Amino acid sequence: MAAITLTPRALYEEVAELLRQRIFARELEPGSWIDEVKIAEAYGISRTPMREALKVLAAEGLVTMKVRRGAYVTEVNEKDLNDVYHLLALLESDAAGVVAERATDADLQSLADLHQSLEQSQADRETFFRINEEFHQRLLQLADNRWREQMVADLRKVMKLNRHQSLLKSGRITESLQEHRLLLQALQARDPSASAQRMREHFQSGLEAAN
Amino acid sequence: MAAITLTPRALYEEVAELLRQRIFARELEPGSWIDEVKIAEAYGISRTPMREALKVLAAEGLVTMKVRRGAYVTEVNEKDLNDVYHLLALLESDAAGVVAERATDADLQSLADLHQSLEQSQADRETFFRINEEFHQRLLQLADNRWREQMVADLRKVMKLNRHQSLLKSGRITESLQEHRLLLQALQARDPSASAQRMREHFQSGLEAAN
DNA sequence: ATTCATAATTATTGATGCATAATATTGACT
DNA sequence: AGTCAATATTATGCATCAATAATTATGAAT
Repeated sequence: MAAITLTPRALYEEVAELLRQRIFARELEPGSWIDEVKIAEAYGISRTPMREALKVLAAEGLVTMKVRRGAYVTEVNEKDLNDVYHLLALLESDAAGVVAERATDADLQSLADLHQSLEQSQADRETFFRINEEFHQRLLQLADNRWREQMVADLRKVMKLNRHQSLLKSGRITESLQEHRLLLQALQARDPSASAQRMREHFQSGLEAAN
Repeated sequence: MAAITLTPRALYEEVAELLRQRIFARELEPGSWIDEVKIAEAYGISRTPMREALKVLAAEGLVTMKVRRGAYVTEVNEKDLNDVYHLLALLESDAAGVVAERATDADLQSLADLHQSLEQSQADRETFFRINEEFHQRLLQLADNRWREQMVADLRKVMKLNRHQSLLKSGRITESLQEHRLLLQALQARDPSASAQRMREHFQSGLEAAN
């Protein structure tokens, strides 16, 4: 019985996702040109969905398109990373403030639950990273602004272009947990400006740890 | 002698811009499906650049793509507009703070010059709107964060999807000028938090005027 | 020998054709 | 008469083909 290949996403979306993975894995390096024909052939597809995928990635900022030259993986320098990080801090801090204002008790509880999982996952770095992402993601969802969610998602992708993008260095797990605890307290106290401030501090220490 | 049609932008970029104009002019109404073939034929082009243009607009949030159904002009409800406006206020306020910190005297002077033009253009609403846009644009440029500039540009496009998007209602010109004056003073005083605060207030009164 | 110009090659951009999925229409059955 | 099913139509998505621009290589002239 053959597996039915239902088409949840269009092919160009699939290709875009594959390319994203390869870019994040540094298989396609920043600055290197993307050979439409070569990759399309490798995937066994035509160049049309390939080109449409590149347009999508260009919109996300992962690749840059030059007229009559094609697409290359976007190069981000130190300043770009700082700029992007600055915006992430700004957007997520504001999100924290909004959540402190508007979240229901159940919403805050779901964040507390995620934090609890985080506390218990210290041993396994991989798990820690994953749940940490989930925590931030959940907070954004609670802030309930789809445009912000989209922007943060795009900015995070750009951050991943860099080799040293780990928002959390190995030794930072303990401090990070403490910062999350403080943030959670501020949220539960329904203190918007304190919540935003805690999130700003969280990002600030993340930046310092990266240097 | 025939005019040389040099190709500064690719065709799909041209088409994207044309579609943008038609969307902003409400010639293509929110919620209405975009007929690839019809529009491509009307422009005398093939469907390929048309489809690529739609991908670009989708990334900007102007159109929404449904698999196997095509693209329709994004519908923005009241909440969407509030959400987008909130983010614009956040990003531009932060930009004002950054400018207060880092701009050179010459930079601030260029803003002051623009403000001066603004003061003198009260009579002509069209001119006022244009220079006002320029002022905000200039401030963003001075904040020197290309990712923010991109995001603000996209958000502004979404705002333009709505009929009542005028950030400045007719009667608001006087108040708006006063708010700009206060902002400029805070910038010249090199006071980041005050500058950000003035910009927040500027957006806040813009929102109130819209209701 | 070096530089400029011309030609050839290569890759992107745009057009067209085909397959498929979704919707609409028509007909039959309850 | 209304509802459901089957068929036809239409539009999207993908593949292939042609044209064009840019780059590189080769050759000639200074």
